[in-house]
Amino acid sequence: MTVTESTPRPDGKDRYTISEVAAFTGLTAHTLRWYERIGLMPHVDRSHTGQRRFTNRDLDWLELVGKLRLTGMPVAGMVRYAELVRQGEHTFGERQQLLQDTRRDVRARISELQDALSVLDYKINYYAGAGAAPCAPEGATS
Amino acid sequence: MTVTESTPRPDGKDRYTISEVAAFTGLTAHTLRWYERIGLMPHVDRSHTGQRRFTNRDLDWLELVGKLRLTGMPVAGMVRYAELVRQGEHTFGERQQLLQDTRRDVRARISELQDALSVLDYKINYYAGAGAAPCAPEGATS
DNA sequence: TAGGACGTTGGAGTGCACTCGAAGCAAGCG
DNA sequence: CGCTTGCTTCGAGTGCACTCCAACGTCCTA
Repeated sequence: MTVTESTPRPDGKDRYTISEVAAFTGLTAHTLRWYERIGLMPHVDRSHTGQRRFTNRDLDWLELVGKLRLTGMPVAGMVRYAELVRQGEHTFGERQQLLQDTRRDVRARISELQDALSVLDYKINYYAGAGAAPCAPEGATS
Repeated sequence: MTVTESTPRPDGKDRYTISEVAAFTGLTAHTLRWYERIGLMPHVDRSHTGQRRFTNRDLDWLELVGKLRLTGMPVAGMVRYAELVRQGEHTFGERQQLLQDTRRDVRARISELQDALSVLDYKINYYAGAGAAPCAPEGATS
């Protein structure tokens, strides 16, 4: 369902059908086409009959996109990044900035989660040692 | 916009209007009413004219809900937890289980984020030392 | 007692990120 | 040749978590 797992890049191959890519990435074919429509893919090659032929480069890109997606970066942000990549090397600074902003967000998110985790631990402990406390303080009982 | 900040519980007060609670929690009045509708609040008291009067207990509950929300727990899960609380002490075990499941998810999420963070760091470093690399390996240039 | 801020309800609308359906080509196989 | 499988496009639908609206009632201060 979710992506998470690696890309068992099969062999010396470099042209993949959409369903192969779907299998590798865990994304659906629909989603891959949608990514392309919204400008999140760097122009996918086509066969003589117009079918998509993804390359290892595309697979790498999708792996990165997967990571960015895991950070919670909105799709619009990833599209922005893709645009910068398309525009060439002179956007290195801007790309770096975008990634740094994302890093800041991720760091903040991690500490939020760690904070929440400690509340969770506290309550789990409470329930572990409970069952006989008649009038526990507020909040602790919830 | 987002909640994040503490609840400057003003004084010996124990009856708050919806807008006071909104100010304390960072939630909107709309959202507070919605929480009540969907069963995420433990029956809020009313004034003689039918207006909501929240107590410190409600504020505590909302603080917990805020934490659970930060974990990414879906609203349905929080509603489930609220139901268990309403049902009394015999649901302690189930509540603990639910919290433990959530903790597992949060831990997993944290390591996902840390993983993504290292990719981010890698790329940021790349851009930091770049600008002159003509043909960097795939993926590194994205 | 008048004005304005704040409260109530039910239900509809929003934004995001997919997710799916329908209709129609194209390739490969027995 | 017919069949299956897979591809194409466009556009509509889904699920989540709000978010807002309209119409109206209430509270407080001058």
